[in-house]
Amino acid sequence: MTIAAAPEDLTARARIRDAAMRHFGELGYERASLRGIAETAGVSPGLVRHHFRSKQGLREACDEHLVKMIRWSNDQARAGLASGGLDAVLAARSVPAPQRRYMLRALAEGSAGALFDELARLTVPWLHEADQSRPDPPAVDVEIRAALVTAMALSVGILHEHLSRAMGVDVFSPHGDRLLARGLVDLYSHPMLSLEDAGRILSALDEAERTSPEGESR
Amino acid sequence: MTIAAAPEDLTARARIRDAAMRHFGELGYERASLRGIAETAGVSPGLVRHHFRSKQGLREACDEHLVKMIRWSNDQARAGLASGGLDAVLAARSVPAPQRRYMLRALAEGSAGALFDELARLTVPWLHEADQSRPDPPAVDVEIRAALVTAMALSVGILHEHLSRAMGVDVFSPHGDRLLARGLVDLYSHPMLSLEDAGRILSALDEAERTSPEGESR
DNA sequence: CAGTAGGCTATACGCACGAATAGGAGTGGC
DNA sequence: GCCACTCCTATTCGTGCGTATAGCCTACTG
Repeated sequence: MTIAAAPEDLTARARIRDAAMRHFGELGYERASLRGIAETAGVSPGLVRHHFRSKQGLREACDEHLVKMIRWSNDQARAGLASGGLDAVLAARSVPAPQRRYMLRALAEGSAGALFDELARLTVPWLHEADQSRPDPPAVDVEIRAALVTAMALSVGILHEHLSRAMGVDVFSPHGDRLLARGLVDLYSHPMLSLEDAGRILSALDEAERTSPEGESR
Repeated sequence: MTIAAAPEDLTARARIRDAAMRHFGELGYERASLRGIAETAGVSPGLVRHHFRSKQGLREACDEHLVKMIRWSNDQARAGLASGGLDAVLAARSVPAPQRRYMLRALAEGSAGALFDELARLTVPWLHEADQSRPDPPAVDVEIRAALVTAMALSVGILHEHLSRAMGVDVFSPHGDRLLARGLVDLYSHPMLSLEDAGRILSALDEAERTSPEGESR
């Protein structure tokens, strides 16, 4: 990603945005303060407002920049090698750590909607490819399954704290990362429901829907 | 769930805790205020402090209560029918909506660790059962895969906002819920990687680990 | 029936925040 | 030479927060 420019070479606006990503990512949007961000960026609090109008405006700028990074990162990967699939996952993984922290936090907080949509969009093609080798037709649209797969892939990062504790190793450490990769590959390559069980459940769902078109147990 | 006691029958302590769960769940921990919680509970702000010492103490009480609810809910389900598997998922689903919102928010914010561990623990047995019918031995411990599956199952709720937008329907509505169930069953019953691809990736991981035991690309 | 512990309120303190305003300093255009 | 503009700082305002304390009231206890 752009060879890592030295902070003093960046415009104040870029420094503020980078500092904001760090603070938002580490503390969350609410707990991060414009004063703290300004201090990290080496500017006055007023300048933050001058460039971004408000805290929310700053967040939106961070979101936009993140989408740009993901797109760039994905194009890069696609140009390099023959893109073995899992584009979205890899694209999200190749983002530098501070921005990735921001990404995960923002998504969990309900922000960065455009980013999620972008990731889901990137997931569609290789899900489509995987569909070629399945025996039965998909039960739901590929876009919907892509959104689900995307959400699931992101959950590892969003819940990294809990996962690390449960796994007994920091998932962001090299060792944890390898363990994680193994676990994910294992899960992705083995169905947790047999086709018969799945068929039964789907039939039951159809039945329930036919008998009471609206309403639900909950 | 305990036949839903009328608010005026609950002790003030319970009313405060319930109100806190609602506020924390809807606004998040930071944006929720003790004053607002006290008002919803129909008590003075001072009483909140009297019972829970601090905002953090109130959160911990909510977490503890949530674990109790999940345990109770799971025992209930297990006693009722023969538990067709997916215990943790079902247990989490059977929690009433306000508490479920709190649960998802708390987990996303890194709180409620005991709850996550409990859910992962509930997932182990049925994952073990699914292991019986797989051709190859698992690549990683069942506990680790259970944690991963749990995180993935929770992601649907945590990212419900993004999912609803991407799917074009509110995932918490009856229609969205059915669509979601179909999509999940479909995903759970179809591997996204072939066993050959998975083996190739795992070999590559082994190879990478052997050549450079520490360190990682990132 | 006095004493006391605990549920509960009212009120205030101190602080950190986001937002706003006024103005200085440098710079390119005419 | 000066105007206009942008970048930037210093300072202030008002607000809402978590926390703290002092004391009332009720219900149980011996």
